[in-house]
Amino acid sequence: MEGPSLVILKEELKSLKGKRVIDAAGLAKIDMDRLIGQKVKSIRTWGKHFLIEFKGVSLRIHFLMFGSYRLNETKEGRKPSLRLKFEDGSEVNFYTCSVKEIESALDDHYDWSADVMSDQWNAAKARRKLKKLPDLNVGDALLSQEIFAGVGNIIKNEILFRIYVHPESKIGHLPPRKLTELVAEAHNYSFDFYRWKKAFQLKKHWLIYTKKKCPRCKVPTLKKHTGLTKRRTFYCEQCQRLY
DNA sequence: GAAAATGTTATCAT
DNA sequence: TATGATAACATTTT
Repeated sequence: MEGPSLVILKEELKSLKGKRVIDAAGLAKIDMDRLIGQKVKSIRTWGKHFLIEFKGVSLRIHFLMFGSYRLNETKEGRKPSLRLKFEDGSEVNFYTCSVKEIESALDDHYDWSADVMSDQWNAAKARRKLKKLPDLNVGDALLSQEIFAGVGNIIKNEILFRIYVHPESKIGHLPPRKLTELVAEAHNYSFDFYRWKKAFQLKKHWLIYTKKKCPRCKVPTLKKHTGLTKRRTFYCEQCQRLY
């Protein structure tokens, strides 16, 4: 699940704010007891981290590839990683998630300016971080959560097509204007993703991801597992220039 | 029904 | 010890 999907989730679960936990359970190896009696102070996100803030502790929920959740219902025959029940009778279940406790204040723990979906997103800062990593592939750079928190593999593919850059280009080889474009699109496309996903029209708007043909020049696309993490990358050799 | 995938972290090898 | 590669995890879609 990528950053924009987490923001949608945050909106869906914002009703939990202010509610008091009466039961906490699940497969996650965290101290459930300390949550009981606690009120939800806030529901936040940082990149792909879904955050439930309590007094003195916050829960960091990561959905990885297969995570899911249910509000006021359960998934038949499955044990949640985390289940929270509230005093008004509502409950939320998170499945196949990584759940961790964060002891420190969230504002100390997270740099919100690195989150592409945050209103504190700082493009200039991202650009400065990239400048220090000239040997990095652009694809790997986009997947770096320290620089572009929230960007995932789909977003990576779409951004690179939008700016016509080959996924294996080196950051240091990009002309300054392209680097600026890269940073700008990380933010812009993430918001397009958010709007389309909310309208259930996300796939319809994919230009290159999973596509057989380039929508621009009609040449067959290439599919290759690229970069440090060997994630699948669709691209057009004609339109996306290797720098 | 096998294979692959919107991802990260732990562990192993060098 | 530090770095890099590989495995582990687990569910839905193709």
